Amino acid sequence: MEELKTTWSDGSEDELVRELLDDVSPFFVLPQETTESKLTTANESTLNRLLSTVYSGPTIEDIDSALSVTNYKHHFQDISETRISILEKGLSKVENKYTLKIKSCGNVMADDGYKWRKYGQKSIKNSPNPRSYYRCTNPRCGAKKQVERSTDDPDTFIITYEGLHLHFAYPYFLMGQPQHVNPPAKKPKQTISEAQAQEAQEVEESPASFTSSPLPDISEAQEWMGPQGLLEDVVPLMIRKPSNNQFASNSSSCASYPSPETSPSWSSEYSHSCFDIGI
DNA sequence: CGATTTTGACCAGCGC
DNA sequence: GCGCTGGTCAAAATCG
Repeated sequence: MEELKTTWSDGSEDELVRELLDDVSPFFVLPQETTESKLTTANESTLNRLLSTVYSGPTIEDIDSALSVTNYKHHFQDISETRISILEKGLSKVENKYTLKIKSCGNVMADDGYKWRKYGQKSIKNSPNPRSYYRCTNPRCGAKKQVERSTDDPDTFIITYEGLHLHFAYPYFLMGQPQHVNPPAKKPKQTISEAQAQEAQEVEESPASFTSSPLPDISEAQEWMGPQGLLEDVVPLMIRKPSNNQFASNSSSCASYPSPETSPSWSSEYSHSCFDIGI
């Protein structure tokens, strides 16, 4: 009876494709016209390519190569590179699960534009770090993910995506085509090219762009997601300590948190984040 | 007051 | 058959 919950493959693909075609999604916006224009030839080819990828199921190579793409040029390029640079290519696939290892300065947060609801947490044997279980709140998406911190390297997070929605990765499939070089119609709000002394920190400052970077019209995505939900999603990785010490400022490594007053227990207040470690 | 997290219990699969 | 482990559920707690 409960099995229908875990059947990603049956009708989910249709749903996914539908979502891919739905420019309402912050994540599956077509690379070019997101407002008035229809599909251009370029877009069609992109779409077809994407659809075929979806239907056939992305392979490790697809994702890996997608994550490696750096020729996508627009004002968010630097961010894309930043993002890519922090991916340590620890990508692996087991059945329908994709495990990604991400290295950060100990404080990685990224918003993939979707909301994740935490539904469980378990302590892992031989590991001081618990594992958090999240489920996509999008009713059209049965994706799940697990987030845990590497035992060896506390700065490395292991995120396991399950289900068809590799939220963070799909947009990169669109990057394969360097033709989508939309001139920045909007002023690049993030011209932090060299200021990124610390990549990871860069990421945490722009969690959403982390994933939406490949999207030309980020403002639209933001609009969809809400004005500032992005920064707010930058939930610092810290040990959840009740009132006592609201911010584990001890996590010195990266200390550029948005609003200290947000809440003493924000680490898991919202599951918006893509890489929030529920501890 | 509604939404979301927390957290222990429960269940199923697996190895011994 | 038993115990262990991972995954999920659901009631209670918490926050905005």
